[in-house]
Amino acid sequence: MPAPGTSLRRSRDDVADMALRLLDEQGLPALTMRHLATALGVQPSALYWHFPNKQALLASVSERILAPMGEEPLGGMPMHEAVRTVGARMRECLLAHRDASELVSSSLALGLVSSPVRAKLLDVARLRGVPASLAEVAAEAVMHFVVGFTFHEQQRLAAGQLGLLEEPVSSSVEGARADSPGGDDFTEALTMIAHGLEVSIAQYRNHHR
Amino acid sequence: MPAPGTSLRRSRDDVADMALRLLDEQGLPALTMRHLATALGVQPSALYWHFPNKQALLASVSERILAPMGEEPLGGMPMHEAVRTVGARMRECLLAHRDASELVSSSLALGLVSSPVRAKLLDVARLRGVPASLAEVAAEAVMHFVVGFTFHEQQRLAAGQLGLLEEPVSSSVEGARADSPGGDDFTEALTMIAHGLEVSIAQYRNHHR
DNA sequence: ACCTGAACACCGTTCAAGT
DNA sequence: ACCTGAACACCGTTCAAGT
Repeated sequence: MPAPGTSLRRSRDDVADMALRLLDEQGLPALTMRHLATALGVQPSALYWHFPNKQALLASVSERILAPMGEEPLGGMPMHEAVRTVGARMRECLLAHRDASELVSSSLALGLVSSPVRAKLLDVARLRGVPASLAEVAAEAVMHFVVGFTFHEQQRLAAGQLGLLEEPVSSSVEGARADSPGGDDFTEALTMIAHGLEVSIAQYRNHHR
Repeated sequence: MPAPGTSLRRSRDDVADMALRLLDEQGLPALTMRHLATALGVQPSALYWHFPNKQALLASVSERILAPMGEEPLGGMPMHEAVRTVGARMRECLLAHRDASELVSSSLALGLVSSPVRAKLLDVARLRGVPASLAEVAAEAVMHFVVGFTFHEQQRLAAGQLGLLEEPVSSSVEGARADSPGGDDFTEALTMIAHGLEVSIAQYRNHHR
């Protein structure tokens, strides 16, 4: 349990930081306004000066979780490779924090956070002369697949941590590489979507030549 | 508001039926054990004789929502057509009930309900000599995409019903056909996944000839 | 077998009032 | 500008006891 906040007043960022810490240490069900207030050494009502409601707080935690997506250098990557890279990177972001995919899934559905996959794929598409509409469709397929798959995956992790399974649970991102169950399925599904995008691009070019 | 239950004792099915009705009429946030009990003319604690907890209740509602998937005749459909058909059908199931995708999304993630897409696609794959592993991967991509996309879509519907948008909101399944925003993106993304599956099948056959 | 009554241990949010 | 105190209107779940 985190120690109560040390000093007098805290910023919006302090609140979001502590929320992410609470998420990592105790999971989404424990991320309540009341627990968060206690962890900050403050009354629950104080949080409503910094955020209008809990969903807004959760959205700002979602943004922190997805922030590393912004640093990914996609350069002049071919489209199909960009699809796989950006999908894998998003999965890493989600697996890096407990219950992150459930949280991000709802922030995305509520439209309180914008898709980092979309921005990335649109960039690459522009550089390579691929129609934006195709990139948008691929981005939607990739994003929903990654979030849904990882949600399911993270749920299994949580069940394992509760002692229902005996496999060693690696909580770090390393688990996302090879040994995690379903890891291969994840990569293969992403490859499938990448293939599908290439076919759509080819069809588009044939039709507009 | 539904009238209190008429007679003496109710079955597990009665409870699930009323829960689905409550979901349709008032949405997921109003589907509480206490509201449900009131609608049935019963004390909240009575529900725990029929279901061990709320998640189990919600899982059984999810099964009802997905039940129409079982009736879809896929016959000797080619694989890529099966992907599109089963995806579109699942979306119809989800759009047929208020907040259904959010509910089903969590039941699926918790592993309390099995993917209807998986069973369907494995059937078709067997009939057409497509390796089951490829069908499984495609099923995962399709299912997560459909649930995620429809979740997002249904959230927009809910926002529209709350008066934030001015477009006419068709709550029936008709809206899923053509006029709903994003309907084209949905079909195109499914087509993309179908294409990708065909490429993977071709590669597999090349490699194993 | 099916349900009541009463309690336990919580939630998010609002708002006047303080400093 | 930032927070307290106190309240409002809720939750899911348990469990002895009733019929």
